[in-house]
Amino acid sequence: MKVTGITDFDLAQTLDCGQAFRWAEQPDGAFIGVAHGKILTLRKNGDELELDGVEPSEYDSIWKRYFDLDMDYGAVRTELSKLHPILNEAAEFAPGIRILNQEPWEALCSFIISQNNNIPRIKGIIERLCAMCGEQLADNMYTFPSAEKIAAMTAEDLAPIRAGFRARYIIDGARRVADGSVDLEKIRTMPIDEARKELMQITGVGVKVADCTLLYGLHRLDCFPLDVWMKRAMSVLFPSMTATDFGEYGGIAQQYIFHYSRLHPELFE
DNA sequence: ACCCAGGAAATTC
DNA sequence: GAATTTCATGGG
Repeated sequence: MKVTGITDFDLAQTLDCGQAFRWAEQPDGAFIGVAHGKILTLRKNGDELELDGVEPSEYDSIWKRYFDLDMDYGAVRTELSKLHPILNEAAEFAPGIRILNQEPWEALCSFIISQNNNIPRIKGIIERLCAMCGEQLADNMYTFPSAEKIAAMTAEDLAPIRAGFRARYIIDGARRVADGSVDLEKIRTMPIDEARKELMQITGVGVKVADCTLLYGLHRLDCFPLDVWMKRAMSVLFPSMTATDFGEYGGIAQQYIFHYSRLHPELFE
C-alpha cells in the first residue's frame, strides 16, 4: 500500500542513524528489514511512503506506530531549534529523523550488544543471533529471537555469534525478561529514575544502555543517552547545557546531535 | 603493535 | 567512594 502526506520522514536518516540495526538499504534506495516478526520493504517518493504487501489494517495496527508517524516532528523541531543554534543546525542537517517504536526486548538486547562496540560489528552480532535463535522468514531473513528462546541458552551456546564478554549479559537480560523479574511493559510507564533502576538490575545494563532501551524501545522521548559521541558533542558543542536542559523531547534532540556529530567527525579533532 | 568502538563490571587505590 | 583496569572481537 501507499500512504501520502508523510513529512519529516527520511528512510536513510531514520533507519541508519544508529537507533536500529536491522534495516538494509537496497541499491534502488528501498529499505528492507524485519520487525514485529515480519519482513517489510519500504520505499519513499516525496511525501508518499510505500509499504510492500501491507494492508491498511496492518499499517494502522503496527507500522504507523513503529515509524512514529502520528507525531508532528516539524513542530518538535521548531521548538528544539530555539534551544541552541547548533541544535538547529543538527536538526536541519537530518530533518527526516524519527524515533522508532522498536520492540522493547529487541532494543534492550541490541543495546546490551552495543557496549564498547562499533556499529558494523553490532549489526553482525545481531544478525548472527537472529540466524541462530530466531524464526526463519526467508533466505537470510530471521525474526529477532524472543527473550524466552535466549533464556534457555548458555553463554557457550552463543559463542558462534562472537559477542565476546557480552554473551553473558545477553543471557542475563533474556532470563530476567522471560521470568518477569524485569517487566518491560511496567517499566514503560514508571517514573524515569525508577525505570532506569529497574533495567539496571540486569548485569551489563548501566545508565547508557538503560536510556537507549527507554528511548528506542519504550518511546520515552525525554531520555538523552550519553555515549562517547554525545559526551564529546556536549563538551565541544554544548558546553553550557546538560542533558535535562533539552526537555521532554530531549531524546529527539539527542538523535539529531548524535547523527550530526557522527557524520561530522572533523568537529572533534 | 596500537588505538578505538552508541560501556559496564571488577579491581584497586 | 572515586579512579583505573579488564573484558572479546574486529577494523583502521
